Amino acid sequence: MTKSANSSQLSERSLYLFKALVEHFIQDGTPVGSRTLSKDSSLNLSPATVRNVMADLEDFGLLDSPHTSAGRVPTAKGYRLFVDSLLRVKDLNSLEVEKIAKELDPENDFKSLMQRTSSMLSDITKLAGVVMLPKNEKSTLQHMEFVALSGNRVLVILVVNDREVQNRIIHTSRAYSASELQEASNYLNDIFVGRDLNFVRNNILDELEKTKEQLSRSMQTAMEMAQLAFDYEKSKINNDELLFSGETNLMDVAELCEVEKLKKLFNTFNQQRDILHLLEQAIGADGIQIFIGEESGHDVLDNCSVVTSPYEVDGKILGVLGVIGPTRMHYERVIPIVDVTAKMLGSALNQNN
Amino acid sequence: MTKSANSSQLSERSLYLFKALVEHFIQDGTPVGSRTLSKDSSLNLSPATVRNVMADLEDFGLLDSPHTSAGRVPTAKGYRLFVDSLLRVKDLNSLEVEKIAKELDPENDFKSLMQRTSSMLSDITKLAGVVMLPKNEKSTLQHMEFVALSGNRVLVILVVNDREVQNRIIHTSRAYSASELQEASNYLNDIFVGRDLNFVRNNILDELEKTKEQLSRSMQTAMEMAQLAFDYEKSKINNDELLFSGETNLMDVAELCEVEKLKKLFNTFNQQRDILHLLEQAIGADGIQIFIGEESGHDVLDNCSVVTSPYEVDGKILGVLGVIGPTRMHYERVIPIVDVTAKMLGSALNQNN
DNA sequence: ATTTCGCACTCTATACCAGAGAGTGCTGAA
DNA sequence: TTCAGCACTCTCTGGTATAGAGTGCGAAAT
Repeated sequence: MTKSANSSQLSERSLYLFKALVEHFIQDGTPVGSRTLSKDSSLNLSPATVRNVMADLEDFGLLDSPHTSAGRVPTAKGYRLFVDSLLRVKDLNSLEVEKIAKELDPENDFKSLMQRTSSMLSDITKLAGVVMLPKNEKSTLQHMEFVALSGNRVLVILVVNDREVQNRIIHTSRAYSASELQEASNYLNDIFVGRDLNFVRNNILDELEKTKEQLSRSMQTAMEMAQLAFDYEKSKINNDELLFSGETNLMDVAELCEVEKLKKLFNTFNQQRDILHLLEQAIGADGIQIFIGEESGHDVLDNCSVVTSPYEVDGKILGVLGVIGPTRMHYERVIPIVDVTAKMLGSALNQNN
Repeated sequence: MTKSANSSQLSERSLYLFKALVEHFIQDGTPVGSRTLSKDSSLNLSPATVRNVMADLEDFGLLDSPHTSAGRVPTAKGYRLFVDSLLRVKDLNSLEVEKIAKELDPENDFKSLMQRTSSMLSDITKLAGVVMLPKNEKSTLQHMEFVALSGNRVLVILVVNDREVQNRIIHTSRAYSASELQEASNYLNDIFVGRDLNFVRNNILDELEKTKEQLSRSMQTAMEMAQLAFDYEKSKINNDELLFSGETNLMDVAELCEVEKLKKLFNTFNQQRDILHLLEQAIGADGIQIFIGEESGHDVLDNCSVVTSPYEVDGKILGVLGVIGPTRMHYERVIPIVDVTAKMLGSALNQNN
């Protein structure tokens, strides 16, 4: 059907008109006709000529018309060409940069820093923001602490990766005193601090087994603690890897105004799985990556684009953040926002490192 | 306009018909006409007679008709009469009770127990669930711990109320060693464990001032720690007191199918303020409390009812949970679900106490 | 006195039609 | 190559007619 979309086969003028059309459509949301385009393209072409060009562009698969008398709209392929080759991103003005910087105050603890990043993204773009929390494959245990609670319960606190705190409650076979727990944690900290959490999980029993003969009371305690704590760890499902915000902003965009579509989209957000999958593809990308409409491979995102960027500390990519909105979004604004945010989040994380 | 709605002024028969109408409407969602009602009310009355009764009920302000030829629907006042006097709640079958019990596994840590409660409520009712986290006016400090991080940062961990863990990162003027921090926390724990968090906040400086003359090095450390930790505490805004879930379920209910309404509703959820205010009214209620439509005083909830119940441990009310749905909901099912959930959450919380 | 029947009336929802408007594709002339 | 002209297509809007549901009321029946 469509010819191979090598944009070099298109004349300068065609591309110029195409760009004007996309910009016009992004602004208005209504299909753009030849008449309109001929007027505001400053090329002084008659509508008829414009029509010829548009017909070509349609043949290339860059444009589509909803019906015979409705003007043209860009296809996903069209948007792709637009963002890849035609778009000039705007620099953010210093006011905006400052606003972003202010929100990403590194004083905040880790989780709320991430949460703020997400809501800042949605606030500033008026779209939905999303932040993927760092995958903690390489979680290094930094500190381990036990606190006795009432009943035979013990609170386990794990400090991981120099910033993250995990805590869980375990039920023990008997009550332990504070000093017993203190000893146990000292013992375990000595052995395991600085090790990977997976390593700890896998080796904790062996390690304790090895020293069995010389089992002091405190080591017995330590053994029970560790076992329970990491049993729990194993069973824990971390289904909270994405932080969304501003979902309701999407209710304003005309393309998604049907309740059914919105519902599917919101459910997709809640399940996290599909979006997570998408963002994982972006984790390897060098900087901004954009998924346009059907490209994402997820039906619910048919009229949506996802603009993402990985964020990193010390050159190491920790995760991905981005913005979800209609394909018809102001890329020239959204792209630098996502870009700057990712960089600033990285340095904010670096500051408390 | 409407006569004083003392239901005793209504005949047995009128009430019976009213009840039938409400039940029918809750089932179908379409205004109920005299013809329909005469057929399935088993009273063997002609439509004409039913019409007379309905006219009376409308005079009492219990019914309303969207327009002349559309049958009747219950008003908020009508629903109020219905739930207060006419409704027979169904007992939950043991399967459902079991399902609830299973979800409220006390093994979970506090936050995820609450989260699960909320999503269980929405799952089982197919409406939106909400759980108010306990107001921690009386937060008793149970344990305090400092962990040195890289940079001049210290992780402060507060265990509060025997179940809750708060943590924050503070920036100190110099790096502290683990043993210094250990000493500092020992010192502070000795003084403040078992005290109210507000008390700690207010007295920490005085307390340390008093012992100034005998300031050992560890106390100096303790002083800096405590000051920073509780400065932070003061500035912290806790805007995360409600846990919602299943909001998307509301997108199916016909009464709310307009995107504009949904958006307002969702935004209200996100802001938390209004809903929090509403639930706070329910905190004093003895068991189930229901807000019907306009009664809530919040426009966004015009077509919604909120069914709530406080949950308590040891006779002390900790918070409120509930369900938000259309006024046209299956109260006879939702009420016992909320009721049982509140009780079970209470006992789940009690178990790890 | 209550219930019911019959009937005129009201309001909504649906389908259908006509006309206006927007935009196209094509042809032939500049 | 560009463009004016023109017939054509499709949507959108407003108007009208009609069917259907349900009401209210007066008069008859119980």
